[in-house]
Amino acid sequence: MSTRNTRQKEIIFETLCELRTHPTVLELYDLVRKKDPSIGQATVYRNVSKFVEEGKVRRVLTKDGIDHYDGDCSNHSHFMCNVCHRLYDLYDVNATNLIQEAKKETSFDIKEAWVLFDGICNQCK
Amino acid sequence: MSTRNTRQKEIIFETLCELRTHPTVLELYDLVRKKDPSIGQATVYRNVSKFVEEGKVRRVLTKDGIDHYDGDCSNHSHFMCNVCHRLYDLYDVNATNLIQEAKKETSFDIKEAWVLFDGICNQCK
DNA sequence: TATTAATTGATAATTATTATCAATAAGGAA
DNA sequence: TTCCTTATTGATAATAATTATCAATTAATA
Repeated sequence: MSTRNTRQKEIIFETLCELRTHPTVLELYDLVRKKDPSIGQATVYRNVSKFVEEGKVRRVLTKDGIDHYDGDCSNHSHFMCNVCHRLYDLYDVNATNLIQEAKKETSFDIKEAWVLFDGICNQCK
Repeated sequence: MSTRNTRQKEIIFETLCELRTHPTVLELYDLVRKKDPSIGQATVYRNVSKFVEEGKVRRVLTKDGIDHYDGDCSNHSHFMCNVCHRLYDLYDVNATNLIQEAKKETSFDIKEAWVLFDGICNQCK
């Protein structure tokens, strides 16, 4: 008996996957609370990290130093607007070629590439 | 009289530029102290951020959520080992092509691309 | 149904970073 | 050189994201 299914896990995962906004844990916590106010924020932190370990969820690195999460694990990149700080998906930009380049240059075991674009989005310019 | 040259700025910048290790602010602070124990850590934080704004220093995003800094602003990428957490330079991998791709896909004003590879380095495998 | 240990919720602890503010000192003017 | 203005500094408090702790709860199995 290594892992158990709980109501909390289900709600947290479902809530994240419904979104296209790549929330932080605290933003996700606010949404989760609306469905079930008894869920604590430590539980959201714990489970989101667990989902990332399990490969069910992607962690998105941003310049603001706060982790954001993406329920869509497909191979795509992200753009963060420097004005509104919204995160956008760039589905047709992936880092596969870049990883090949990096593997050519080093003999490290390269696992993955983290890519973030920044600038100004259409709504803000 | 907008900006002033201080002994502190000089020591902090010089110390960072001597390194190839991409330290965090606190790691840099430890080295700076050895040269001048009177320098406070808030001063290191302040100046390193100022250097980034001025384009004299690069901020390196990593998965550990702590900012690292690189005195070398040339167009290159970084690799972080998941075991020893050391950062390495990948001089021949740059994101110029990736930015072109991203510009083709969106009409955002894309300023730059942040790229980090991870995996296991030679010393750790 | 009883049992066991994974999970939870509340909260304290940790830690990177920023804000505050009085004291200091850079650098232009007299 | 000396004076003045104000950018900068050092010390410290405040902030905020994340992790650790621990007793209470509860999923899943026997």
